[in-house]
Amino acid sequence: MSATTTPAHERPLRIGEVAELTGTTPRTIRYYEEIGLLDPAPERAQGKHRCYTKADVERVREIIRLRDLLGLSLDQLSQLLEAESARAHLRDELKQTEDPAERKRILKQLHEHISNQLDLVRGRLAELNDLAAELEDKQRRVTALLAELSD
Amino acid sequence: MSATTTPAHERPLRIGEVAELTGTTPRTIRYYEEIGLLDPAPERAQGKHRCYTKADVERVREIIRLRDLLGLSLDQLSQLLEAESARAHLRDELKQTEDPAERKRILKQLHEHISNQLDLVRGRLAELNDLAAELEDKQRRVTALLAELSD
DNA sequence: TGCTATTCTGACGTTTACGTAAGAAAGCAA
DNA sequence: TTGCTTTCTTACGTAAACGTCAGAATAGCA
Repeated sequence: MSATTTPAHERPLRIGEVAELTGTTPRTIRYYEEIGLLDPAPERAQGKHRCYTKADVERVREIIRLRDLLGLSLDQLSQLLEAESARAHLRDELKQTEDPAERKRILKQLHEHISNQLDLVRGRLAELNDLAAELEDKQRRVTALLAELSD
Repeated sequence: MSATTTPAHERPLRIGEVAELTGTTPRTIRYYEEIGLLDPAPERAQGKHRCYTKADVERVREIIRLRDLLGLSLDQLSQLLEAESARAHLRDELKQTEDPAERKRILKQLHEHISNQLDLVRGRLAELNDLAAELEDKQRRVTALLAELSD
């Protein structure tokens, strides 16, 4: 977990705290690590407790958000977030280089990753909009009938 | 199934056809009937083949649509569609009565059922919109950085 | 009426996404 | 160091949503 470096100043969080902060359970977090949705917590020997940063909490929150909002399996979500992980990596890379050509290449990749997510979200959004429109239509018809009766 | 009366002129569909038309499988359709998501096909003796109408196909389509779009369990979906079923019933009732008071009562119930569904859909829509907005924001930032480099 | 394709009803199998329990180990506090 | 809480790993359990298979029955057709 935490592909980015852990800030030394913030107290490391334990799995129970992360679970509470994100409204899940330790089991779920371990499970997500198990299936590769979360990177294994770094610098941690076998049997030692996992420790997390606030950034990790955000990461978990985003996973849960996407899980609940898009109708994807955790497997599909993995693929989407692989891109996410790559994105974080790219951001790091971006900070390290001054070479314009490099920066340009990295930015373009970032752009594409985000585009992919946007496509997915917009697709869902469109479908939901259609549904809402149909319901509103029905609603209007009923309202019209009611109005007639109230004359 | 088919709470409304089956039009005599249309050839009854068999479960395999319905499955194909809706992009599912016979098993799924039987399962939905089993858990009460679909009303048991009417006028059908034990062991006889189920037969469906085009209206039933639409019903199945809507179930699948809601299943895929909203993140509900089939159980929750049942409850939502129970209202749906009631709505169909109300529509039938509506056609049968001329009494304005009765019609008004029925219309108000219809209105409420639709409102409930709309609330649900709009909730999802809002969340998805937030997500899309955030992604677009990131996208803009990346684009801005890219523009800087192209000077 | 016979043939063949579907469908029927169980019943058991499977995958996903965790829950739960057990025994050992780690972390912290006094 | 002792004691208590939390976490660790391993492993089995479970609910939802179907898949799959078996053997019998049905529906449409020649």
